[in-house]
Amino acid sequence: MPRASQSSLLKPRKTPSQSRAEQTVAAIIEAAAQVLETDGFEGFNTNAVAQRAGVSIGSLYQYFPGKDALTLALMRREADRFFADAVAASDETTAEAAMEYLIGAAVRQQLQRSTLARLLDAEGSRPAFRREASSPNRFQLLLVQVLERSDMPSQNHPDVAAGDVSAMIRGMVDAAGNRGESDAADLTRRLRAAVFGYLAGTASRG
Amino acid sequence: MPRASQSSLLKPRKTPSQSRAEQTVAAIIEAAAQVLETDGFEGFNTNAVAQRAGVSIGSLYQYFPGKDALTLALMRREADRFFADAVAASDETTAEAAMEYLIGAAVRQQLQRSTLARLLDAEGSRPAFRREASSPNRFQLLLVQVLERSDMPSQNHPDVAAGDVSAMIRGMVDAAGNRGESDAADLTRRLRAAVFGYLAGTASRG
Amino acid sequence: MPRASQSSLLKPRKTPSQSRAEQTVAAIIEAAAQVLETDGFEGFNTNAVAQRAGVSIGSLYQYFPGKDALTLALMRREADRFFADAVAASDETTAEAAMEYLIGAAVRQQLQRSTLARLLDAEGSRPAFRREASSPNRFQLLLVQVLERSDMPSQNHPDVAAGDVSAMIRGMVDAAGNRGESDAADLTRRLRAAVFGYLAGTASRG
Amino acid sequence: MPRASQSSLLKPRKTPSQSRAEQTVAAIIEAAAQVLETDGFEGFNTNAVAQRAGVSIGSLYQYFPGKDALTLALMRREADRFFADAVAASDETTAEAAMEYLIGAAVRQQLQRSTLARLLDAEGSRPAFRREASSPNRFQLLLVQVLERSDMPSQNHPDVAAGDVSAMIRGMVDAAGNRGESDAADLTRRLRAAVFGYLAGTASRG
DNA sequence: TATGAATGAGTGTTCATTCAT
DNA sequence: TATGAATGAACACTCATTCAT
Repeated sequence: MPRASQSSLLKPRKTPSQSRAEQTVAAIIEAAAQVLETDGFEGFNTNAVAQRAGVSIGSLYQYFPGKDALTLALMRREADRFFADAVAASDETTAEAAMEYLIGAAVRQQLQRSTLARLLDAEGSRPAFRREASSPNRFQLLLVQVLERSDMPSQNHPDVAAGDVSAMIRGMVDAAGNRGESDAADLTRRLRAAVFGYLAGTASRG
Repeated sequence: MPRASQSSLLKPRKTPSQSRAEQTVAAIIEAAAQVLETDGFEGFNTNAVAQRAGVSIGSLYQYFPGKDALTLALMRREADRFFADAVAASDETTAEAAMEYLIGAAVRQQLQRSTLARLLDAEGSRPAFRREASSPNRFQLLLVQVLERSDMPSQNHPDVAAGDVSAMIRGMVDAAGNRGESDAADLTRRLRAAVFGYLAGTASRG
Repeated sequence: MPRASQSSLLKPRKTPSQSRAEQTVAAIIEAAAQVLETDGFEGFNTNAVAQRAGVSIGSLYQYFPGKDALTLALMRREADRFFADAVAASDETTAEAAMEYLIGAAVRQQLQRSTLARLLDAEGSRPAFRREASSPNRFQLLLVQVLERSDMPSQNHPDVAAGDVSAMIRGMVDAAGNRGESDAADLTRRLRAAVFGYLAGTASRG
Repeated sequence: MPRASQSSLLKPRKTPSQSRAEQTVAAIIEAAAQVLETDGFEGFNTNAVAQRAGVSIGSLYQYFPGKDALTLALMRREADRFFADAVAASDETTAEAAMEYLIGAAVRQQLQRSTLARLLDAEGSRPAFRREASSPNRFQLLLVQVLERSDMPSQNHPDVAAGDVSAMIRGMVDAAGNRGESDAADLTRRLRAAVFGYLAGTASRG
């Protein structure tokens, strides 16, 4: 089938105005999360998601123009939840505490829905989602804010540092999830070492 | 067949010419690499690989029991090449130099066949390959050796540290690749900061 | 699904080299004709065609990149058969006899596979086939040849006249088919009146 | 409701304002026409029509039992308009002038809404509409009237002749539309040649 | 052993139609 | 009577895999 333009493919097809519709959309996204966690990408198909949501396949396509749009919606929901937790870092009085809070948020997310988080991380590298994934996300913006605090060793390129720290955390946390680690405290300790070690090493001299 | 015997005449005895089967296998794996790099996962299917290899689909299945086996073989080939580079780290006299060499090897691989490397990293998280990917690989074993050198701050759990360092490097290097970074020197510098910062932070006290 | 370029969509995907493949292709096209004739456009779907051909749906797509390509192949087959009959008009000694032969060929085709012919005529107006259908086809080229004979009232624009005559014949013959007419002789008589009347009326003066 | 009564005050009593239902029906039919002309058959679906009409899909089904009924209603509306133009042929004093008027009406319709006209012609061949399309329609009845005038070469079977003339005109006019012709005068000239030539050729002897 | 034609379960997506609100 | 969310049968098409030649 002739497909619409790339960008329109990822946009929601219809903004639900009735509450029933909102429920349906939420149910579909949650079902997508569950299918992904239960059956992995192998079993992640639109019919399975619709069925798990207790909704017809037609309803799914009423709200999502395609499978990728659904995946993206799920990614955004997870990012929203993660961000909703992480944003509280701003309340910390010291930059160090703020950074530790962010690390904690990442660990928390991983331990809660580890499979989902890792699968979405992997999916994020697909070309369809690259634009979304590669642009500095809200988590990185939070990181930049923390890095620019006065009580933090100052970085010449806070955005680059934020990207590195984000990638580093994600890499370690995902690997820990893959290994089946469950000791949050220990993982957190090692992440702190990595993050603060990196920041010390890249701080601008003088 | 004249052609075969002729070429074997020109090769040193120590590396006898590959058997025809070995050549075919290698051609298929290389074709898989090319397809993956050219067309991404979207275009990575067995028929395309066979065609690119100049081999019938039937022959492909003669040498590989299934698609996953082919993917795995490609992963292993890349890991072999990476290891062949990384193993030279053992020759460095100081642990620090050895570690820097390993970092350099990771960066080199990424810059050479970045797309392929990242795609394989992503694929590595699929359940079919998890065992392969999560068990400590040869790169991590090399890391352990370096970490256990006497002139390195000693780690209580060198294997854990090796896993972390490996994950950290891969995370940062993949993210850099996704971003399209090409400045190897700068990336290397930041990786050094991350790795040595982490190691300093996790070193056993006393 | 990402579609290839418009033109490539209509080209055969694979030129059958083995005789088995040729048989398969022919069987699929014949099945398409039968399905169309039996069930009309309502029932004309790729799965039904494959089944009627005694072939798997996969085989159909091995030789035809899409449904339209299959339809086009059928159109061409019918056009080929029609042309194979019509081309004998060249052997007629007088232009009038040649023209009558062409008219006869059109009637013959209609009476043989009337439903099919009309369905294909209708389908020919779809944008996907317009280029194919609107460019002067071989039948019209034959018409031009006949119109340019010296013993025919000369036309200022033989190509336009050929288009008109072709459209006129098709319109009348299809309508007759729709009405269920079966008297070939009478239909032929009226077609002659129409064609020769038109030609007399548009002949260049002097 | 103020607005309705206001407008009805301005209209002459003889053409009372359409009831709301009639307005809705007309709006839906016009929307169908627009969708067909804009997007072709590919885009001609009930939801699109309802949306273009500014009406809910539920309402559409309140007024039309199904898609075919809607298509049929559109066909009839176009036929009505065409007939409203063509019927004036009766006023012509000579049969020849009357016939020329009918030809002119056909050309006019084609040039005004060519795409729509051709699409409906094509759709008219579907079994669902065959009864409608194949039975002698009002245009053919007009033709019969003209053919039976005393100053017209008399036909043995005026109904058959009317069918032929109608089919011939439609065939040529549709083909011209498909080719993108826009010279109404030239097309009219050729149609005259075809029609009068045919009639001369089929006139009953004596 | 190589070939490539054939297979068919599986998947994404559409759209006419229904019905609870 | 109007709405539009929901339905689900139907369909185009893919691709890993098999097997006759």
